Amino acid sequence: MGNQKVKWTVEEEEALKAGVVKHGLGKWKNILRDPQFAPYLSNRSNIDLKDKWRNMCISYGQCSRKKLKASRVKTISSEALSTLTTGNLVAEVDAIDDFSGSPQDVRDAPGYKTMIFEALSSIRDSSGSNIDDIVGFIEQKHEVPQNIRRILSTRLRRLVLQGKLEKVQDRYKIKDATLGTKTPMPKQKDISAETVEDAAMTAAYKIADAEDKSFVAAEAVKEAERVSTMAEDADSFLLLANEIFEKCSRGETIRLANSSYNFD
DNA sequence: CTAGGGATAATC
DNA sequence: GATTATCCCTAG
Repeated sequence: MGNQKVKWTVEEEEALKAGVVKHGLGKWKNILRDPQFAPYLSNRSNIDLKDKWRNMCISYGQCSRKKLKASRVKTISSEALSTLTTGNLVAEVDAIDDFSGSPQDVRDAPGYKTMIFEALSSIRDSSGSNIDDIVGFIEQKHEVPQNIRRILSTRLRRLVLQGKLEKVQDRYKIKDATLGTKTPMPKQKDISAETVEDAAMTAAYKIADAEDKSFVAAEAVKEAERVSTMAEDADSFLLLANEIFEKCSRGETIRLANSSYNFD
């Protein structure tokens, strides 16, 4: 009398994971409505998504459903985090600021971004400034960490991607307000690195906000930066989705808050 | 709409 | 027989 059980395909699973990354946990209907995922999930209901996510969390957590009842392994234990959420991570990830406004430009670290423009407009070299000039200038005016060069390198790359800076050879110039093309907002398989990073970060923040998991967001941001730096491949998006997914499902994020939290 | 428990087909 | 994956029902 019951219905046939139709197993989930990997495409469906990936779409679900990506959907959770983008829309956050528990936003099943949103995921389903998103034209980006809808084609893959046309045979599934929002309840199906929820059930499937539950199952995936259980299997990845190596814990059967009935044992789950006894041993309190929820998706994430909110106990462990209360000790970690506040301290070092928030300080470390300066990218966490206000993203309540437009989801477009908000997640750049205001500090470094400002410093970069300050440096560039002060140096005012018609051929642009290379990264050493910029680093030198900023080091003189601000207290900056050791790995400032690497941080700046990431920021510069991103600003170029956003069309706010122009890169000629090894030199960076401010690109004046001719920002004709904002985000191209590509279709399905053709995701630009910037969009990937953007979506991943926004999603990570939403998840963190919903579940009080700042450290997951911090980790995701780190991953997003790495992804955007090293590859402009849509596959990275799925990789990132998988990583976030696994971390969500087994609450295995504690270690990186303790000591092994490094940007380099 | 979502979370959670329960029922059932598929699998071990 | 037990466990797992999917589907279903209900409360909030």
